[in-house]
Amino acid sequence: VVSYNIILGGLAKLGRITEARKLLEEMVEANIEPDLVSYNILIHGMCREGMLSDARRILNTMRASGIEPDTVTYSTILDGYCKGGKVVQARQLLGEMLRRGCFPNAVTFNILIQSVCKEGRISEAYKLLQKMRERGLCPDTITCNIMIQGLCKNGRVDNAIQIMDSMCLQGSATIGEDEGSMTNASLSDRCFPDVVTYSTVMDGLCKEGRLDEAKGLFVEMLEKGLEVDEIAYSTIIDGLCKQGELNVAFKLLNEMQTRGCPPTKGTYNILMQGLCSKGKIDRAYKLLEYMQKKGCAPD
RNA sequence: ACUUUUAUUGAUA
Repeated sequence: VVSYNIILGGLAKLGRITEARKLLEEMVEANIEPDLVSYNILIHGMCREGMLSDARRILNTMRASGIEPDTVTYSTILDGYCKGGKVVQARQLLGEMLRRGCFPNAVTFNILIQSVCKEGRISEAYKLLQKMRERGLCPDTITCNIMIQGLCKNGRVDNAIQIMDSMCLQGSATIGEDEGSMTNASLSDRCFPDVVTYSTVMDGLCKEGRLDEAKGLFVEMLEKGLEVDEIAYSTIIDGLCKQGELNVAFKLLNEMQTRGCPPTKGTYNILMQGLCSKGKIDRAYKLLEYMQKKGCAPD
């Protein structure tokens, strides 16, 4: 099964769902019964392709073959519904999950929290956090990152920074409503800021025109020895471009190359956008040629 | 005991 699952995963990742379905049938014929993981892979692939109702139908297929969907299965479809804005269906599925005695875990909650954050319902997100704790689940770094992004996108960058600071200090998420309720800060959640945390907050700061603070965080991240990736670089580069600090932005581009963090086409797009918005079309052209020379295909 | 396959977070548009 594992061998087949690996291939299934490969197909699913490429969005080749029809082939994945066929492979599943072949497995049955070859007397290798698809297992829980096989179905989860297929469902995930379908969700990524927006085939939500197909994914949903697989649930029944699974049950018919005597395989009970697990938390991963439900979370996968839930995420698909949430990302697709199908709130009603998401609620239904959550109910079904609970009715069947399948417990949500931290990932499930993270999906739900992200969903309400994207709708701008921050207080709802805090309520979910509360529920999460009541169920004995610890918010993890991803939970914090989701909250941080939600706060940033809703004009509450300073609250986001508070969360990040408390992550730094205690290595745990002290996330309760701002009115300092000292929730479970003692628990051994390993919940330190990572590159995503920093990138998210830097982006929030840049979008508010607080470039200097973002720069400060960037330096802090380097000092901490975190592995700065191309998105972190791109984030600050975008901030620099938008504030007209193109030369600094290009300095960072070079730094990326020397640090073994190769710029992607996204990075180049940001810089070309920056050049174009300043009317420097010639330099933008040059950069277009340059990225190709570096083996980066423009889109 | 350990080990292979599945779900959630960040940039440009």
